[in-house]
Amino acid sequence: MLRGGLAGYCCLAKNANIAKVMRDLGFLTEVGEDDPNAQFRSRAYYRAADTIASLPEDVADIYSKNGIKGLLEIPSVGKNIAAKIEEYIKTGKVRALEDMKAKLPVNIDELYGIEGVGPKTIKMLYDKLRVKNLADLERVAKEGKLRAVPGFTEKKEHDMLKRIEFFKRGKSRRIIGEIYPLIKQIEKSLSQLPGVKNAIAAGSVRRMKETIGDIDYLVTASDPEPVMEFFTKMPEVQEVVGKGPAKAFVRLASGIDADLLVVPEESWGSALQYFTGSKEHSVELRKMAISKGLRLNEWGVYRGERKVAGTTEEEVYQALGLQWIPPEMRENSGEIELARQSRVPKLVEYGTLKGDLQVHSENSDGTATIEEMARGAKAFGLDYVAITDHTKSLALAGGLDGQELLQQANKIRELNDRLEGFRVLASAEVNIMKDGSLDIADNVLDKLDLVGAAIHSHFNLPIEAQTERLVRAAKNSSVDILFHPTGRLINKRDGYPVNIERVIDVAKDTDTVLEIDAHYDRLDLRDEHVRMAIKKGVKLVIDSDAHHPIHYAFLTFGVAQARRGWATQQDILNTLPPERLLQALK
DNA sequence: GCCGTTTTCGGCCCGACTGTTTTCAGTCG
Ligand SMILES: Nc1nc2c(ncn2[C@H]2C[C@H](O)[C@@H](COP(=O)(O)OP(=O)(O)OP(=O)(O)O)O2)c(=O)[nH]1
Ligand SMILES: [Mg+2]
Ligand SMILES: [Mg+2]
Ligand SMILES: [Zn+2]
Repeated sequence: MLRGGLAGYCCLAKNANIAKVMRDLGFLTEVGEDDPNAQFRSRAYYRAADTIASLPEDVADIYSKNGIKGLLEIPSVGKNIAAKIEEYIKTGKVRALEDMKAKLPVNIDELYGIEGVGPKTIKMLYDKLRVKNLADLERVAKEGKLRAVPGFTEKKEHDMLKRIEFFKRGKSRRIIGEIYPLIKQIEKSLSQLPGVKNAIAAGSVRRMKETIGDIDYLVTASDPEPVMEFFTKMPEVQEVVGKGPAKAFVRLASGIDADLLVVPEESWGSALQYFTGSKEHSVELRKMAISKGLRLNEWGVYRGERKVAGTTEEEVYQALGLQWIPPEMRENSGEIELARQSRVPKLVEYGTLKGDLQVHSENSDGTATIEEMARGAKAFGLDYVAITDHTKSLALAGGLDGQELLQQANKIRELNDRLEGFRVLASAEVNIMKDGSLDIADNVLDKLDLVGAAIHSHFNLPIEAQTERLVRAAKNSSVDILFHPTGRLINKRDGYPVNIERVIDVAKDTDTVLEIDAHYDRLDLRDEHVRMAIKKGVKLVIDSDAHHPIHYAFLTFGVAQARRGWATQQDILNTLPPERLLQALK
């Protein structure tokens, strides 16, 4: 067997790279062939790409453990695709793809990234003008050569230049927390319009993804026209991209796109299902509908011409023989099968957290006193917080030494005497050193109510060393919780390399709790790690990482992340009252 | 190319918006 695993194989066979190969195959199959079946073969590659991109396990690992047979167990991967994956893992290339690329040598990501430019356009542009990339396209548009291409006009040529500019500004997906206030503000304006019954941000916002590509508003109203009027003329709108009787598309001044769908009340459920997605989840539902002799779209569930459901989402799912599924689970990653068996887990609810176990004060890098943080938490509806200031080796953050931590613990006890119906726990965010040891002595940590530990330095150790560093911290009997275990900052830096599966296993063996840091820049653990952890029976906590009382609002995003990882209330220890929480820790 | 509680062959989600389409193709949600 392939012991020694990947040693001899190409280092680039990461899931993301394999998915990219599949997408390129999908694109070139669609473009390059006249075969009427080409679009379906193309879609097969795209489906495989999506599956692989969101697979928690490494495809290269699967291959090294179980070979082709292992690959075939991946949904949407059959003999042909498995062989191509094998070839890519072994050689770093896929011959068939190289051949296709030679025939249409274009930068797919660049050209496809431009709105309104799809496969047909890219092929046409290459055939007529030898356009290979963005720079070529910009040049021919500026030179006025584009208008000569069939299907193009002077106006389209002009639009193209605008779209190229927009693409070049390169707006990545937005972090949900950063635009949440804007999302909610527009949602409220829409809901207050006369004649509007419901207004909600659907799409990836309703699924509470950590980043969102655009904002998708669904509104029910008997007369869509005034809603469309308002939406396209809001002060936030920079440009109207499209507008029809049911849908409108705008670009907001903040650089993000917003879509609007307006439907009558009797289509609320089906439209909400459609517009919440995910696409993959919806396609699966629509296939189920077909197999039951039904048709599902945003307007309802139909048997022939007759509408049989659509007023509520529950009704839509029921018509398909399914239990209702929480939006956060709708990613086509096993939730539909559970719903068919009426086994959808009861996810941890928003607003059920009783405490927050990562809270900073001005004594390290926070901006409020311990008492202000405590009163803020109480006002937010919490019953307890752990004050987790940084420790001495994190000098930049004003970390405390052992002596100072003990003094702080004493002050916290005095404060608790003054606080009614609220408890502050003495704790710390202890810095994990390069070798996995802690920068505070055990005899100090023993006097705290609980201890969190985290990595804040040496991010570029090799994966084995980084993993062992966290493992050593988890094995330390003083450490109750590992904070932000992967260290990632969304859209800023990847986490340090770490074998999260091993960390999860060790957490299980040592009764160490893992954190979901709810700060919207972190959301760490991320959704799929949450799912892995709870599957193994590891307990989690959801913390705000607050540095000011207003930051308790971040907890919502942490709960969302837990729900996206299918966590129930039993999995989340800070849904417990403080005494029971402390008993549950090691 | 993938896949099978009606199929190992014959299907593959389905509709809105744009443009110049005169009855639909391309792109996107
Ligand atoms: N049935 C069907 N629904 C789709 C398709 N594409 C998009 N949708 C639905 C599901 C999506 O969640 C919803 C909004 O589309 P978006 O492109 O905005 O995707 P979404 O919001 O999920 O992700 P995003 O963060 O915006 O990239 O529209 C499709 O091809 N078929
Ligand atoms: Mg969206
Ligand atoms: Mg959208
Ligand atoms: Zn930290």
